[in-house]
Amino acid sequence: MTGGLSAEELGAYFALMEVGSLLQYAVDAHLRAEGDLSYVQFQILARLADAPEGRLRMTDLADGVVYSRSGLTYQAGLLEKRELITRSSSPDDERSVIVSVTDGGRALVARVLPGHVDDVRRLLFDPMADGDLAAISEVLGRIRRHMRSTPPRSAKPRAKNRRKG
Amino acid sequence: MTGGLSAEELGAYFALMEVGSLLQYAVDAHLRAEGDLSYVQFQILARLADAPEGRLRMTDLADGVVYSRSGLTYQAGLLEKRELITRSSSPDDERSVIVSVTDGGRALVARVLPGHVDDVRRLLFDPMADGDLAAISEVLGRIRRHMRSTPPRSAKPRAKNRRKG
DNA sequence: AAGAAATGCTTTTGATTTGAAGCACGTAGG
DNA sequence: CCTACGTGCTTCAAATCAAAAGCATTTCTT
Repeated sequence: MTGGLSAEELGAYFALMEVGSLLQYAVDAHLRAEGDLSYVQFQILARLADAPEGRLRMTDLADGVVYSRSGLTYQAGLLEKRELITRSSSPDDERSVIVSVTDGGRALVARVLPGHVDDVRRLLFDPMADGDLAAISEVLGRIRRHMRSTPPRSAKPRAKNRRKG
Repeated sequence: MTGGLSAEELGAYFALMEVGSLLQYAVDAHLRAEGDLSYVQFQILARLADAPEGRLRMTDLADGVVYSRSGLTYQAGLLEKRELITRSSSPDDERSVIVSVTDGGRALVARVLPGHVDDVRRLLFDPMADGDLAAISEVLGRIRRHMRSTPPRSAKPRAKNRRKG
């Protein structure tokens, strides 16, 4: 069942997946409880709050937050309904939509951020020893760059269909 | 915007989340292309194939695979329809449902496993240098144990509602 | 300048997931 | 035995998400 990965590699792979998954689950639950925000919604607001003028184009906002444009449109609709963001078409390019955080959006981010940070610290960093952070950062950073630069790999011709399953 | 986490901590946090997310996305895409299996479905089959007699109770299978029982019921229905698994009630406890892999299920796992392993190796382990694996394993393992033993933390009374958002 | 192709977003459709409610079986207390 | 409660799974309703199709605008080609 290990089929080409050593026991240690397999363990590291599973640990990575589980840690990421549990962390997201825990953080998500707390964000909902504190501000009725999903993890994705928090990311959108946080990115906007961090952007130069508090605004970004939909496309630029989508990268890294969600795997489809329609998903962002959906979330933007929800956030706009709650008046946490605003949408307007760009003067430069009539196709583009500019998303801006409202004051309410900034306030909400400010309100949930401390709890979010606490969660991450408690779950992820508390169990780390001296030097762990530097080691992890270096390796994970390298892996991330590698993954980003690796092409999405065309599927082999074996495929017959691929809906969401 | 860092609010209590150093720049390096923040970077490590984001890198961890992104690496886990991209890895799952890539692996998922390949599993679909190779065997029309989602990541969750593959996990279910792989666990069953790895279990003593190729069978497990729903409840035992659910742990770690999915965050709700109903989600497992749904996936089990899909896999059963494809005759990759079988469901039958337990003789010991009439309430329990025993899930078993079929020969077809085992064959499918065997067919997609090499590609899956290749993906993980290429994306996750190729960019690692000597010693990285041991370091990562140790730290991630420790964090995982810590997360598992940390109670789900009751939400603070601040909460008003918490649908899926 | 006209048509073709590309870009940016939304709408639509379908799949997956969750929590709540429901149902069946099992266990404990009187 | 009989009721109350607990457990295991499924059904149901609602939410989220992605791919495909659609529409508008812009850019490229000739």
